[in-house]
Amino acid sequence: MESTCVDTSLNLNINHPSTATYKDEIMVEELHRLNCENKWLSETLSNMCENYEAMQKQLNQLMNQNCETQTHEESRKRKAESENCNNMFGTINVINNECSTTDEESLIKRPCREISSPKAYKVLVKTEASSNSLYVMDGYQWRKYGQKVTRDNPSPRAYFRCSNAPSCPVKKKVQKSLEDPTILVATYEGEHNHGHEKAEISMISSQIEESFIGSVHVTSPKQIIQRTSPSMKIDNVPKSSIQQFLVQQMATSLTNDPNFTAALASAISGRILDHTSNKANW
DNA sequence: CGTTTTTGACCGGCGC
DNA sequence: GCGCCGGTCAAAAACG
Repeated sequence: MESTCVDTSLNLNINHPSTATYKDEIMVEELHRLNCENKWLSETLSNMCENYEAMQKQLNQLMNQNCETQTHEESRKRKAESENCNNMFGTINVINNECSTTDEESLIKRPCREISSPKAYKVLVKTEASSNSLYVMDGYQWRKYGQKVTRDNPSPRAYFRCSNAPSCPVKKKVQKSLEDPTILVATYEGEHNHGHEKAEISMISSQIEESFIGSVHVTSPKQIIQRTSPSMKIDNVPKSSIQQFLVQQMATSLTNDPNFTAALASAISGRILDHTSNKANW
C-alpha cells in the first residue's frame, strides 16, 4: 500500500531539505499568489459580464430599431392587403416587442398595440404535460393580479406584476400555447429597474438563461427554453456548466475569505511540521 | 396578522 | 351607440 498523501495541487515538495519556517513562507507566498490570481480572474470575469451586458443592450436596441422599420412597412402592407391578409402566419419570425406576425390571430387583428410596446418580448417555457401551473420561474418575484380566459385560447391567461411594483413597472402575461399545451408563453413588458431578488440557484439559472431570454425572443416552439417544471431543472443548459459555475463561485468565495486562507495555511504548515517531526523520529 | 392568490366586476378601446 | 374583448381592480379567501 502506497502512502496516501493528500493531493493539494499546490506542488507541495515535503521532502525538500529546507526548514519548516522556510516552507511556511513559501506556502504563504503561494497562497498569496493564488489569492491574487483568483482576484484577477474574478475581476476579469466581472469585466466580461459587464461587456456582455453592454453588448446585449446594444443588440436589443438594434433589434428594436430594425423591428420598428419593419413594422412601418408591415402596417402599410396590412392596409393594402387587409382584405386578404389571412395567410400571413409566420412570415416574420422576430418576436421582440411583439410586432411580428405570429400564429396568434389577435396580433394580426390589432398589430398597433403590440408595436407600441417596444420592450415587450415573449419567452416559451416547456413544462410537464400534467402541470396546470401558470408560474414561470425566471429569477424575479411576481405577484399575480388577474386571470382571464381569452377568446383565441381556451386555457386561462395569468397576469403578473413585479413584486417591486410600483417602483418596478414590469408586467408579464403567461398562457399555455395553443399549439402545444405543455408550452407556457410568457410575454414580458418593460425592464426591471432592480436585480434579481432570489439568490442561490434561481439567480444562477436566470444568469445562465439571460443569454437566451435577454436577447433572443423566441417564437418557434423549436427554440424553446426548456424546463420541465417550476422546479429548477434546466434541460438544455449543460449541467457541467452549472457545476462549473458553482465550483467557481465556491472557490472564489473561499479564496477571498481570509479566515479560510489562514486556516488552510495553518493546516498545511501543521501537516508539514508533523511530517518533518515524524521524519526526525525515524 | 400580513401577504398572496382568486375571481367577479369594472373600464376603456375597438369594430360594426 | 352597442356589444365584445382584453386588461385591471379590489374584496374575499387562502396561506404561512
